[in-house]
Amino acid sequence: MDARVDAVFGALADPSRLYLVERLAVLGTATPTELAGELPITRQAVTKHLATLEQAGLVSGTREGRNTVYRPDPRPLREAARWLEVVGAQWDARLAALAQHVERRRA
Amino acid sequence: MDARVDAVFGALADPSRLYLVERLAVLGTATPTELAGELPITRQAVTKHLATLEQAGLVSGTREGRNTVYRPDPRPLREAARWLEVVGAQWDARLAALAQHVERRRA
DNA sequence: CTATCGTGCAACCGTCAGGTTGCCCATCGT
DNA sequence: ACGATGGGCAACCTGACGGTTGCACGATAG
Repeated sequence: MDARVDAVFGALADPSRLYLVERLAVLGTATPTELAGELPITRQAVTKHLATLEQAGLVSGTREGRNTVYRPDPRPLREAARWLEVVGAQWDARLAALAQHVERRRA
Repeated sequence: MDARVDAVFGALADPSRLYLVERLAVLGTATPTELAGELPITRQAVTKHLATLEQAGLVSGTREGRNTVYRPDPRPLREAARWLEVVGAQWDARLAALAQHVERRRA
């Protein structure tokens, strides 16, 4: 699987970042100062979080005039979701196999 | 959304833990020392990681004789996957709406 | 032109998480 | 009964992370 997956999970591990992600899902587009206004933290902190999200490929920021506009990229999210599905399926299968094994030993 | 979702992401944020998760998908069941043998870290470190995973509900350990056997629980994984799908869909929709908006302004 | 607003950058601080070592307890094989 | 093996617990170290403050810079409004 892609090495980026754990980066995505890491990016999503922080509640502030999780909020930014959900907020961008609603706004579609936002600037650091905008987002900072909705959080109990500094604009700089928000900027750092956005940088982290950008490094994970979840978001991309472009300078427009004197603002920096951030917009989301859903693709890494999908990748991570698929990873989760795959591992979850493996777990299910493995547990089923174990149960059957126990059954066989009981017979 | 469940408050546990970010706990799951947090648990999955570490590469060692990610390895443990993938490994449990294959083995179905394992003990700390077994797993520690496959990683460049101490058994204690593995134990800590397993505790973290257990607290996130991803894994459950039970003492059997002098071993502690850990087995996976796929349910929180599924929850997290669903969260990702939902947010991803929101992002898609929002981006589409923005594109349409730009189109409308161009007309 | 100047004041202001939105950013970026760098230094700094406190805390927590990953990891180690050392010790002690319980269990199993012999 | 006894030694080896698997685990838990606690203390400790270190680095990274979330957050802040201060400053400097480009773009914009008046």
